[in-house]
Amino acid sequence: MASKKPAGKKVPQTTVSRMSLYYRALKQMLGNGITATSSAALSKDVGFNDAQIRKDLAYFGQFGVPGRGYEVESLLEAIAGVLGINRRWKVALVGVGHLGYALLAYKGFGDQGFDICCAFDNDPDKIGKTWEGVPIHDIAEAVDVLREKQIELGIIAIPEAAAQNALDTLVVGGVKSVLTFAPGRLRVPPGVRVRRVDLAMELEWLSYHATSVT
Amino acid sequence: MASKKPAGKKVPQTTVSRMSLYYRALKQMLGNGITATSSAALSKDVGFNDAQIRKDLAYFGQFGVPGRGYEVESLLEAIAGVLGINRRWKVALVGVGHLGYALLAYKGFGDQGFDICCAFDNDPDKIGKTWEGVPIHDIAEAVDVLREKQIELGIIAIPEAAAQNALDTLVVGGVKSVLTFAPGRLRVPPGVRVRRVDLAMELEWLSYHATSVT
DNA sequence: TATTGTGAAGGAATTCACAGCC
DNA sequence: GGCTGTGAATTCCTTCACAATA
Repeated sequence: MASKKPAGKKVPQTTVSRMSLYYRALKQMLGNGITATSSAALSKDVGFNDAQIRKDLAYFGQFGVPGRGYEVESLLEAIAGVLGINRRWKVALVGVGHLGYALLAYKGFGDQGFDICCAFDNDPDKIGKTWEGVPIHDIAEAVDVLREKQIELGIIAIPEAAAQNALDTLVVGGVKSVLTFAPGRLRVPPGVRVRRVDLAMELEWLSYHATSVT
Repeated sequence: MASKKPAGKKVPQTTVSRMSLYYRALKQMLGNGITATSSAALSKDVGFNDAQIRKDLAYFGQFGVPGRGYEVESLLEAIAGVLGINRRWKVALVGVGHLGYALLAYKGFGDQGFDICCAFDNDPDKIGKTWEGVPIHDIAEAVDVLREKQIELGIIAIPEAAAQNALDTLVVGGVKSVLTFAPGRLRVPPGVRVRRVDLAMELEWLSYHATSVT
């Protein structure tokens, strides 16, 4: 449960995302029967500088052997421990519109240890139903359900106007980490972490680069 | 069509995403009848340092008046020009699974000037149908359709295994900017830009932070 | 020989601070 | 007085380069 940081330096924002990529690359190696690797080999797979990879890993411990490299399986476990995916997480979904339903139906989350175990909506036609094995509750009952089921992570997939309410509800229910797809800024209480995915922004990034033909 | 860069310095990676946020904040101001603003006021809305905002804008021109600030409407237009959203873009969607359907159904894209005007899949049950007003073609015919309709942007919403093929097909069809939801690394031809959104990675970011209780 | 872990160097992005303009 | 635009200072991140280790 405890993280493996040896009281080291501050971990850069960017390092965590790269750790996810190392994890994938290593898992694929393991699937291919490769048992040993090196920062140079990983570098080829993920596209970052090899020193970058060594430095990222070093924030969390010493996992390699000088002259030999890394043992794939043990490094995988180490990274899983760092990312907190060597366990299962209970996730609540707020909003079962098209996007919410896509998230419900996406099997990949379960494979990674994320169990969407309840959903909330305000549409009477959906409340009480069970979709993809997940019960849909009235958003008005969310706090009780969240507390009872001890939900730890939340996903917000509703329009911007209702997103702040959804976040506040999740927080009251004990959720401290939230992924949101709603655009717009949220007031985030202290101790709570919100990660935003903004699809329109990503498209705008594309149109910017397509416009200024570099 | 031409971008408004006055042959200035290199634009930081991060600036473009922030421009999208400025755009939203300004649009909201305009909706509220606010006609003038300042970097300090914008700073309150978007949460970045005011100097940051001025510097971001300065990469693309001089839009403000010292002592007075910015005129909301003209700044909006300027940013729209920079981002390339003062026009409409034709977008192709590859993969009409749950996520693809959610993207088809999302009205927000149209509002921002992005028209998903064709979709591709390999499921015979879907090919030939029209969903949300968008015709679904056989992925095998994609190159012809892309060229004929002069599609400029692509969205990939299919599993990892088929993503590379999808990208290659889009590129042959003339698409140079692609947003992908498939995890895993893609071989990207020169001159093509790929932006990746990785939902599992975002959840892992949450679990990391929920684990190492800062 | 091969490779890690890391201090030092280099580069990129952010913030400071202020001259100049309204 | 208020605010922009921008050089300078600072902070943050990446890459280099090498001593240490197997």
